[in-house]
Amino acid sequence: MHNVLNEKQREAVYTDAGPLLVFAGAGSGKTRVITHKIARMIFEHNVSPYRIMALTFTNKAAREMVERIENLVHVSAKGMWIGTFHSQCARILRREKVYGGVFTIYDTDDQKKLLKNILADLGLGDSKRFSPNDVQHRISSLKNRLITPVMFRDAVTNTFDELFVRIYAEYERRLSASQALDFDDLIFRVIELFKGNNEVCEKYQENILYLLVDEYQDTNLAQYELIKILASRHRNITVVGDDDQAIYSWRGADIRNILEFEKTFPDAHIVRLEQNYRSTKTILDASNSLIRRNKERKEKSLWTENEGGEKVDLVYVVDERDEAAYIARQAQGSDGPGTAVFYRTNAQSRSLEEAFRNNGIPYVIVGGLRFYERKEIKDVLAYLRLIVNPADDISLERIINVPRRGIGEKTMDELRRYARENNQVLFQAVQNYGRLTGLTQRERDAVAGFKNRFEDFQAYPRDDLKRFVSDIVRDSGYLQFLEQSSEEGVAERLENVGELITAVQEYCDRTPEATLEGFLEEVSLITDIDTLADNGGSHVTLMTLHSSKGLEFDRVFVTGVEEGLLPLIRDNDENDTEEERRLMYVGMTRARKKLCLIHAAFRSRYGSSSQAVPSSFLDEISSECLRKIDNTGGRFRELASASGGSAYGAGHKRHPGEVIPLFENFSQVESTYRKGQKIYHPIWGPGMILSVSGFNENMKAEIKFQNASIKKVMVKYARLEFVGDE
DNA sequence: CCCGTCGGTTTTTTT
DNA sequence: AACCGACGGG
Repeated sequence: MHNVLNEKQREAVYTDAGPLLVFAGAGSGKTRVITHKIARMIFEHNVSPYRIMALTFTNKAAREMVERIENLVHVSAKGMWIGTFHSQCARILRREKVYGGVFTIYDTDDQKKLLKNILADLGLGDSKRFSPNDVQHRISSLKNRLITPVMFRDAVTNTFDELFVRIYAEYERRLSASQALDFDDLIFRVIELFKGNNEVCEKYQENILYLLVDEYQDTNLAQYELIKILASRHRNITVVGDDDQAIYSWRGADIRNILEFEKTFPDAHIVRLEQNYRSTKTILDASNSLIRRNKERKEKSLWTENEGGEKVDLVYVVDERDEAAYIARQAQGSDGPGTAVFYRTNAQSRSLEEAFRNNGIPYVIVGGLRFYERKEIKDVLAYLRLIVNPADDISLERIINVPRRGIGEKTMDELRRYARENNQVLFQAVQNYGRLTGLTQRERDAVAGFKNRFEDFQAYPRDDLKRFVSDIVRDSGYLQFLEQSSEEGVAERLENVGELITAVQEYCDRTPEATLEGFLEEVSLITDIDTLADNGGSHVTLMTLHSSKGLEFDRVFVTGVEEGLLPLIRDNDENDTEEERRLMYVGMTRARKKLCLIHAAFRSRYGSSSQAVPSSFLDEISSECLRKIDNTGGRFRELASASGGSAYGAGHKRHPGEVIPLFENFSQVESTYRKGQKIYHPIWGPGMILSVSGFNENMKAEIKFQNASIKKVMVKYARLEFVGDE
């Protein structure tokens, strides 16, 4: 790493006043710019740390920023408003006593549970047209665009939307009855607060002398509005981002926020950081050649003074097992630290984990089932959440009968009925158990038992939080319930609960005024990537391409570089190839010294295997950067890639974007695939079709092979050969 | 009310 | 292949 700021970095750091947009290419030292800028404000301009706000997307990025600032100025960064959009907004809402300063933050899982209840109550429980998933997604994207149910109602044109708006409105009503906010609310509510209360709004506007925003390309409309409001008084706003690394449009991020920053702030100064300090010249050239294909981007090109380095390996493997074995072999040969493996979907991690475990290679996996989303953790947290906020119906429903207390669905229905009719929350209904007329004595006793037990919990002293939590885990019977569970993985679950209690202790140790509320808030806004140690340990790190943004490793493997997987193609909504290309670009530019791209001849998805086509992205990378390695032993002729010829030179030229029909005539195909047909599969050898399902390109065949294994394959990809009867 | 089994669905990405 | 919810017997 260089020790002095380069000319462009200086320009960004020394632009003291007014709006500033920094295009910061991958590895160009953007965190360096932000931290130096903040340090300079404090030192050169004597700005109080309290008047600086820096917003990030992950806690990890925020923490890194704090550490680096403290290293620069040797002054505690405490008191600075540095944190994620969500955590800073939660902080504002608590300060301003929204819901009296006591509210619960619902995660996606909680949202879906709530929506499921609502759908059931509206008689849409098993409607095909409304699934909790879809509805959650729609609501989230409306909130991202600051659209309330009332606003949306005006735009309704059909009965489907009419019904949807009823669900949305009811969702809002119940959230508020439970004193709960979802992730999107945290930002939305701050904006509402500011718009509805001039005094409060001006207080923050006046206070924030400098506003800095990291990863600006990932902001959505709500975040953009928030930034605009916060910066409007002093107009000292610095946004740092890279349109080439925008990979969250599906979550409402709007790339126009960065592309059109100059429209919002016409006097904006613009600085481009294009010198890359991270990667070898070869890796950078390869990445540049790929991203250049995108149309919707600001023209720029990264350069470096680093050495050329090794070529980028393009490895052809048989299938995911072979892929994992190849990586395991490579990882073994090197000295561990600084190796990462990326994949497009979490499901791909399974085969990798297996290979690493079998080869005794230590690995750390980021993402997937996150710690705080594990069932046992959510159960314990639900107890704590309900203690803090008894109005939290979702948490009550979660634990009232865990462990079993004889409170089943029938009893719950009665509780819900009573609560609804009396306009109360579920916990109040529990407290009024004597008036639950629809219950037997035995059922009423069960409810009373829970009430008494729980009211005890509420009265436990909270001066020692760790003690408090472990007492509740024990006295609720949850610990015993776990221990006696017949399910697999009991040990791991107990361990997780233990880890949670440790987390409470750690929270207390580093927080001056530790409260249960504070712990819960921190926990609900944390993600796995936040807890990732700075890849110092001698392990391989596994994660999705999305999670990799902002990180760097000496050696990077990008797996599954195949058409349909990267770029990922799903069958329903529109696919965004440019965003997929950016995702690939993000992955590639994480590598410092060595980059390895892998694609397989066969890939299983949803449990069945099919033939894979090399990603069209591979054709777009300058071939002089690549070294091709065939790890299949030449057993498989490679399929032509989707956009033009094979990466290995085989196959015929096709036009970009042209879809390759693997079979020109499907009706002919269908007629030949039938039960009893003997076939030959290039991998698994001879076999016989047991059954056929689906049509045309969706047709699947279940095949029994000679080695007695039964597999389901997509006919379109499987390249089966017919074996005639003798 | 509890527990086991079956069938359908799932996997894109996350604050 | 794995997870979830619906269903039915104990």
